Amino acid sequence: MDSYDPMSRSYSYTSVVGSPDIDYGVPNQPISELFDNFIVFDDWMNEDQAHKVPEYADYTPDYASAGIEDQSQSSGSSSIHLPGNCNGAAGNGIVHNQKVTKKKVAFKTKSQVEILDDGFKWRKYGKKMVKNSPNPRNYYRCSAEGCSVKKRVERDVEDARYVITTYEGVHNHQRPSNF
DNA sequence: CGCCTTTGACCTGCGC
DNA sequence: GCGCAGGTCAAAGGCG
Repeated sequence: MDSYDPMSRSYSYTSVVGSPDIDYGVPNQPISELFDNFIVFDDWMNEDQAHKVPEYADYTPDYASAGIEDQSQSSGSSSIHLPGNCNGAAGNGIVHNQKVTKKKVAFKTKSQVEILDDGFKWRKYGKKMVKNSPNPRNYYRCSAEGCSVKKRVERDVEDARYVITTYEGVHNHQRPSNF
């Protein structure tokens, strides 16, 4: 992690792009050609948790074991996980210490396009203007039958060059075979 | 024809 | 209880 910004309640770290160990599922184009920068943050973590994230992050080519466990905060479940877990686990969450948690993770991506192809098929189901932002927020659901993973996509209020993609849930299926 | 996006309406949670 | 904001639904239309 490079930084933590308490004002925006998010931490961020860079240098994800370019790692040979990372495959974010961009099928036709190396991710490094799409994005100049790539930041992962999680608004659902407090500062104490956030600084630990780089240790937890276990990036693998298909995110299969990238789970980061819930820290059992009294205010509710909070955990982070890379999108697209393909380990076939049932349910919409990871099990840790006999506890199922709903996973959310937000990617702040420097990109000119808002639709970031992560290898899964998404269906748009809503669009909403949000307060304090000139940019609409778009809502997507995974098109796969029985998969309830959702994602929100919006432009960064402070820097429209960035796209904030928020994933919620875990895919209970493999990525489409053509990826 | 099937799947998608669009978009206004509706639902829900939360603060006052 | 009311109003606001975020999230979701579903009808309509477009596209391959």
